[in-house]
Amino acid sequence: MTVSKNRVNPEPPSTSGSHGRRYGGIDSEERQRQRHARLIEAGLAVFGEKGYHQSTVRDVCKQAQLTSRYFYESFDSMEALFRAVYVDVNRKLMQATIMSLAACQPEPGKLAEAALRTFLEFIREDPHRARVALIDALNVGETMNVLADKASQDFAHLIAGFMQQMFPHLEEAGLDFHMLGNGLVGANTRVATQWVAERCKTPLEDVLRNVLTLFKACIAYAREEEAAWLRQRHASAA
Amino acid sequence: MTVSKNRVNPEPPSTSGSHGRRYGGIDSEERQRQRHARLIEAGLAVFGEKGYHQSTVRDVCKQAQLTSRYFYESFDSMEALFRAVYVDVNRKLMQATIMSLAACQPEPGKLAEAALRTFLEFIREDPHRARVALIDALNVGETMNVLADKASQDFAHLIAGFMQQMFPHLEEAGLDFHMLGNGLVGANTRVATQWVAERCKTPLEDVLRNVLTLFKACIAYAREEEAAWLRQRHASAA
DNA sequence: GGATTTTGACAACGGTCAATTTCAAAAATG
DNA sequence: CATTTTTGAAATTGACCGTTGTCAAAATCC
Repeated sequence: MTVSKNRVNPEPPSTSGSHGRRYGGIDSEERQRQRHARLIEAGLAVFGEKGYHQSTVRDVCKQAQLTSRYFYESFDSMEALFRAVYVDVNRKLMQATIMSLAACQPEPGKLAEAALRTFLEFIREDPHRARVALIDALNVGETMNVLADKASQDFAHLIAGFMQQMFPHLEEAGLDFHMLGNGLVGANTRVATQWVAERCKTPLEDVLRNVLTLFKACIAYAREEEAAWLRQRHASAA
Repeated sequence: MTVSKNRVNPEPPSTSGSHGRRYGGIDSEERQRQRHARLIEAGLAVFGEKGYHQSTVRDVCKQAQLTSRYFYESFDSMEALFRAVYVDVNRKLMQATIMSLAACQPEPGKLAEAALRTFLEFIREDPHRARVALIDALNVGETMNVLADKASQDFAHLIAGFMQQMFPHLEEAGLDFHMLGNGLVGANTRVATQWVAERCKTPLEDVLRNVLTLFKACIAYAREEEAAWLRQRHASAA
């Protein structure tokens, strides 16, 4: 367990340049990378279907059409594979989110809508992602837990930053934007989870309208409270 | 697996009346019930500490100071024990909630505050409850999943009912109160989970203020939208 | 006090799975 | 064609766990 095995071909004995022998017209390292990718893909499918704790190395290998040797060539353990699957899902979501935010008017409401729509489309495109990232990730292991925690905390922090900028005085009134952001993230993930559980039967736009309502409600409420705070300061200054 | 084993003493051979022999001044059935209760208590401790999938029958038995024989006397499997632990936690929360709601002014804001405070106190009293009911329960098995789903759906339904009564026209505007209720439940559970993860370091009243803010924001927003809907109907009628 | 039930500790069986190794066939190289 | 690398499949090893069974000691009953 102390030795990292995620490397193949300790060293080719003699031939300089490229390592390993070409096979099927494909370089050794490229084949290795393909196997790695296939295992991650298979992991998403298997974990997303049966759940992490019901999945075995054999299952993943069967799905990937590889033998266990190649599993351990790429991953130290099942948990390592799950982590890889998770960060892959997260990376893809991040990319899609950035793309959609970039092509969006820089207005808070529009940005939130774009991000949420991207998220919903992302999990509808492959509901396995939802199970992996929103359900199983919390129950795999300690190191995975801190990963997942950090990911959603980052999201909450993003929301908190926006609110802090919009309502700079509200935190003095006992509101914790980070906690509120966390709550919004939780609301969103739960609605999404339920949506997937119902196999995305209700139209995406309907789901979007409702989760967006929560965000808009928060912002409207915060705006009101901020105004009240300013009025009170004015009054006490007079 | 087809035979239910949750019964002891198939029949005492002869002695009429009470089954089994008294031991330590305690009736046989009473001893059985005590062991059952101790296993549930131990299950909460073990599951809450290591998580369901890291817990073994031996762990639970050690915690309960009982031997595996008595485990299978009361439960068919580990999953059965988990279910029992879960319903026990749920039952206690329900009782506490009802108690606090009964001793509360029947005003929506006050009721929500009372229920949420009870919930936070409940999990602070024993954070193991949070892990069991909010995290592990989703990842134990299919039958457990439907149980947990139903429990939180009931909560969402309760909230939805309140909103439906307060804003009877809003659902025609494309809002789904059940989905919104689900979102609020998700927000609450996430904040609570994070709170437990930080070992309940931030004061309960601070957490309560923030989760309550989400509820109040929703209500204020809904009130506003309902008013807008009524104005519009008035205008179109004129 | 003797018979009987209950209890606790632990051995044992069977099964599953992770992780490694072996072996032969297939494919490429020179 | 002979050699070497790569691959696929299966065998092996070792550990853990659920579950049942054994056995002796303790507690109770008559």
